Amino acid sequence: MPRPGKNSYSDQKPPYSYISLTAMAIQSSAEKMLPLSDIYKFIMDRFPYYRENTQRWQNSLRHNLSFNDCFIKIPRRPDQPGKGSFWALHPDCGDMFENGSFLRRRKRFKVHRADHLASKSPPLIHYYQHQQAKLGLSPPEGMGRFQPYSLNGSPSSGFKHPFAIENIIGRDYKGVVAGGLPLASVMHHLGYPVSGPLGGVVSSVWPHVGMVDAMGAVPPDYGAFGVPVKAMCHPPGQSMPAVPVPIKPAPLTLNPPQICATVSAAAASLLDQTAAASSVVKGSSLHSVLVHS
DNA sequence: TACTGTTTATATATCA
DNA sequence: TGATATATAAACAGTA
Repeated sequence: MPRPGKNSYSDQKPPYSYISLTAMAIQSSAEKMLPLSDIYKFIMDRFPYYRENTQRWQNSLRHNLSFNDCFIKIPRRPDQPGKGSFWALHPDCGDMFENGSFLRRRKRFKVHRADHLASKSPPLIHYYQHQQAKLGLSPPEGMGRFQPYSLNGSPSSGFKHPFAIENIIGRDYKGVVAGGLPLASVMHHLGYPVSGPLGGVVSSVWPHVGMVDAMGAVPPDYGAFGVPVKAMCHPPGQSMPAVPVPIKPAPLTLNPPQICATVSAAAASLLDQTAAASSVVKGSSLHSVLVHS
């Protein structure tokens, strides 16, 4: 793990794996899926390091998309012009980074062989269907055939994306991080300014996201991170290195059958909520809906 | 033709 | 120390 220093990672390699970066990009989108080109764009917008040697890292990123089961490919419909498919996060990949490292996962997410086909048609299907319906689009070709996500093997925990900002800061916001140490003491130990407001914590944890403002670019909607854009941005000129924070989604209170029964309705409910919430789409809202429904 | 997606291979780092 | 995760390169096929 890179040591925090005075300089940002603006010209250094961010302490995130391609998997992390890709997942961040996907999670940042309102639809929770992005075409490859937009994933590139997200990464380059936020991490200046990746504005160079594009051929190299983009090849690596494509490799990761294909190689890792945690990414699922959502085909375009014929009336959705554009190259390539959309990429989304597999709903079961939420605890990949439970050890808190964005450079190396605890274990590689692997879809059970028997569930492989089903995994390519996850409960996200309902989510995407609703999203596309909201966007005035009908489901992509073939999606209509998909069955509700199979819960065989490992119980699906629904949408528990680790890259939602509230997942990243959630435990810390409550004053707890892995190892039982308060976030403040950990960050202080690492040389970070420890401020009380949530925004300060967020901006310290996600400095790269804030670079956009500092660089004068217009950031897109980061609502999916669960916090207003402004709260995620450093003041111009201020930059801090990232501190990968342990991620562990809150345990679900539903058992798999319950999840299966409610995921579709929950997705629809979430979408209504997100529409009402306009720009702020909480990354784990669906999870919350699942827990509370 | 450039982009997208898949696959294979190799090297390195990290974990158990 | 072996297993595993990640990074990188490269070849190749399909497609807009």
